[in-house]
Amino acid sequence: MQDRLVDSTLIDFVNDMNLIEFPQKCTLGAKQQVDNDAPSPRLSDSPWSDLENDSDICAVMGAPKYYSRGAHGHHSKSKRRRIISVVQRQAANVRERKRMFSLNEAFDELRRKVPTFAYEKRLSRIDTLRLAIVYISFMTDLLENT
DNA sequence: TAGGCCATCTGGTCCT
DNA sequence: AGGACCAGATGGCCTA
Repeated sequence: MQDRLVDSTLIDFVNDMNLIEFPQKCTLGAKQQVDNDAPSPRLSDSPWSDLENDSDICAVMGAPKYYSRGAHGHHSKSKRRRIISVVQRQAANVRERKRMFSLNEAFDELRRKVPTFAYEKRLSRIDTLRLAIVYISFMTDLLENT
C-alpha cells in the first residue's frame, strides 16, 4: 500500500484513503454535522459556559454531600482513598469538561490539516488519527524519494 | 435494532 | 492538597 501511495498524487492519496481506509463510516448526527473547514458547533459552544459550578447537574443527579474516592467496585481496596466534597467534585467535572473541550479543539485542528474531500462527512476522532498517520507516512515517503 | 461515536461523570494515579 | 491526565461506565444520538 505504501508503495502505491508514494506513486500517487495527493488527490489520488485522498481518493485511496476515502475508498480504502474510510468507507463512509464516519457518521455524525445532524446537530453535529459540520463543514470540514468550520469549527464544530459542539466545540464552539462551550459546554460549561453556563454550568461553571455544576450546580444544575448536581441538583438533577441528587449528588451526596461528599464523594468517597474509590468507594465502589474493585477500587474500594485503595489505601489512598481521598474524600472530596461535592464542590470539589463539581469543580473537577468542570475541569474535565474543559480538558476534553481543548482535546476536541486539537482534533478539529488536526482534521483541517489532513486532506479530505469537501463533501465527506466529518471524520471521527479515531479516523482522524488514522488518516493523519497515513498522511504523515505518505508525505515522509514523498520527501525521501524526491 | 445493533453498532459506532461522542459527551459526561467518576475514581485512580501522577505530578507540582 | 489540588490539578492534570487517564480509563471505565453510562446514556444519548444517529445510521445502516
